[in-house]
Amino acid sequence: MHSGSKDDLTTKARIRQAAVDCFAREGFSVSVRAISEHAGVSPGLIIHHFGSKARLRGECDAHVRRFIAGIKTETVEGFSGTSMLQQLAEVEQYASVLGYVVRSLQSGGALAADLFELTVEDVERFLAVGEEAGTIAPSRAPAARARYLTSSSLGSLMLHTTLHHPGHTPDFRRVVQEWIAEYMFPALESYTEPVFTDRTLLDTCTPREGGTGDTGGGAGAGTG
Amino acid sequence: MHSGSKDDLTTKARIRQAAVDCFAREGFSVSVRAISEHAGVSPGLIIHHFGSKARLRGECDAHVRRFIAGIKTETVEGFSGTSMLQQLAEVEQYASVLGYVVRSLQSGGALAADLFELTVEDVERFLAVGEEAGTIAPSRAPAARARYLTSSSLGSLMLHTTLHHPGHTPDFRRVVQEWIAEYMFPALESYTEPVFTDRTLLDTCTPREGGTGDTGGGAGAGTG
DNA sequence: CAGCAAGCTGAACACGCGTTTAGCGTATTG
DNA sequence: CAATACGCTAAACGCGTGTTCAGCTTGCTG
Repeated sequence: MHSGSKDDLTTKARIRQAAVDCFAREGFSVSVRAISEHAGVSPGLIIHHFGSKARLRGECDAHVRRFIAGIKTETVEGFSGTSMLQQLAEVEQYASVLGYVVRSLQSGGALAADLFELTVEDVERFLAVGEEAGTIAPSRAPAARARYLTSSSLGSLMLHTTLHHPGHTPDFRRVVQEWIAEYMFPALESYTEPVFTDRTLLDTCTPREGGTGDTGGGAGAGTG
Repeated sequence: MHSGSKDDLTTKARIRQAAVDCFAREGFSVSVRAISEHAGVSPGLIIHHFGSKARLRGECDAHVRRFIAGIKTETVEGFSGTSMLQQLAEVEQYASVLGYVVRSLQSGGALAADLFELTVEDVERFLAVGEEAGTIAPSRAPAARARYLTSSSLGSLMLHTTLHHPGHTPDFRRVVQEWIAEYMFPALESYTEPVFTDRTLLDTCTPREGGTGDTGGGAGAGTG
């Protein structure tokens, strides 16, 4: 037994890679048989190595999680979520990982929530750095702002993917490029020249804690 | 034979309504048997009336499409997408339709693209009205801005749904309430007090065109 | 009333799915 | 060399799916 993570040429690692590719391209409902065909093995071998499709998914999640954590520590700290996505999109090898992330965000689950929280933290740190440098305006609720910006950005990317690339998506680098090309300017404009000229709307919304004070589910949007 | 579309108490209409409910709550992968159980009929009857599950889905799409069009003409013109969603969320009967819309946006397809374009038009009109009234600042690319605002809003709502309510979602009104409670203030703030204090980023991005201008892969930057 | 069409059902069919199982080939090992 | 263990495959199993089919009611119609 070669115990997986040492060789990258192990059959088990090859299966995992094929699974990440297939999950990214076709979504998590892709069949075990399709993955096995992509990996050049029999369907039974996948179960033999991973126990079940769910556990295979779990190991893929962990792999992607480690992969992204590796990228983050590799590069300089203080990266925005979008920049990370761009970086992911540029390198060919990263394409499947990026696709996997988007699929994960589309389907929910533990990895999705994990990555979202991770990105929120990054964005918050990035904004704080910018604020100190003077390029980013301070906010009355920095944590909530970082959360909102992350949610709208990732959500927009998700929506763009589902709308313009239904079914299996062959090339996620192109998707991200399209997305940037379409939304970069209006986003930059909206966050540089304020959309609302009237402050009434903002002042109406009580700025005490970041929420509207509704008792609804404790989203905990306030201070992080 | 009651000839379908006249009575709303027709079995066929009841099946359609049950299908909309199930699709909204459990997603489009819900089984025909589950729908039939919810409607109090046999699975075969669904096929007998609609031919196939795909055609049932098609009729549900059309029904929701008509429903939303009805709401829009019913209310005053010039509604933002968010307001429409809010309105949808408030009335109990609309809950399943709202859920259906979100599911549709999650899965892609013709209805999703249709509704998205429809909302973009609404938002653009809404912004134009506000601009004329002086509450909304003019944009160098109004169409692109409306598109961006729509995409980020709907995308954020989608992401919130998938992250915080995986699997079947019983009450979409609450989801929207949570979403508003969490993101209303930071969104308002970000669009009233500019996030970027430096105009350099915006000026770097060439503002040449109004539509979906491809500004190409510009330099990476902040999350909006 | 007889007959026929339509609403409707319960059982069955064909298929794809994840998973199991029996067995093959091969390499390490006592 | 014989034995054991492991990587691996082909075939099959059980299940859930969308769909079909034969037949039962029911109500309109000539």
